[in-house]
Amino acid sequence: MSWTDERVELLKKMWGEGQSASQIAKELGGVTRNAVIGKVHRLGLSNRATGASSAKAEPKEKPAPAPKAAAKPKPAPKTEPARPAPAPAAKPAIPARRQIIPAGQPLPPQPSANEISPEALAKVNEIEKKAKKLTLMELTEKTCKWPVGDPATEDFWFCGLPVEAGKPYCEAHVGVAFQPMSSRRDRRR
DNA sequence: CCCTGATTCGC
DNA sequence: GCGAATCAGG
Repeated sequence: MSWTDERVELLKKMWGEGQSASQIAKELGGVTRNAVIGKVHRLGLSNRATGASSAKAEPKEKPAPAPKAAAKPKPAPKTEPARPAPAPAAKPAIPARRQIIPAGQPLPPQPSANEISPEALAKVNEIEKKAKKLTLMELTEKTCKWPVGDPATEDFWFCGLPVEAGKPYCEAHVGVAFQPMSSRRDRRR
């Protein structure tokens, strides 16, 4: 496998989306995460997009406007047919299954966003925007199983972000899920 | 042990 | 340029 234009493009896209190297490698196929990381470095896009927080005091400022006006229709015949079967992602094509969730099902954890670290909450709200919004069937041992929304509505999904090694939730949700049992000190009768 | 990215270095 | 091996974490 060589780094064709398309593959590099996908690499950039996914890396930009915050996908992990292994995920990207898996998606691309034919490469290992090491290859992906190596390529990422060679492409010079090692650091990820830091939208809000984490303002690193970088001594080196890279304004690099990169006035790339190079549009490439690229009719160029590839030296290699690349892959005859693109099939970027074989999605399970879920049959339009209707909401079967009646209602009023016990909403999991969903701690009464109340006594939780304001920071943790803010963080959750942050990452929930980036959530994969997975359905129940799409959850794996590696996806955050934090439920969002009302199960009785279409607005229900699971976080789906990469879990914190070993735990059922992503880092942010672990933060609100596993409170150091306190806040509600048992009232000393 | 699972995972992550970073770096090195022979190819 | 490439990526396996290795390193350094979480």
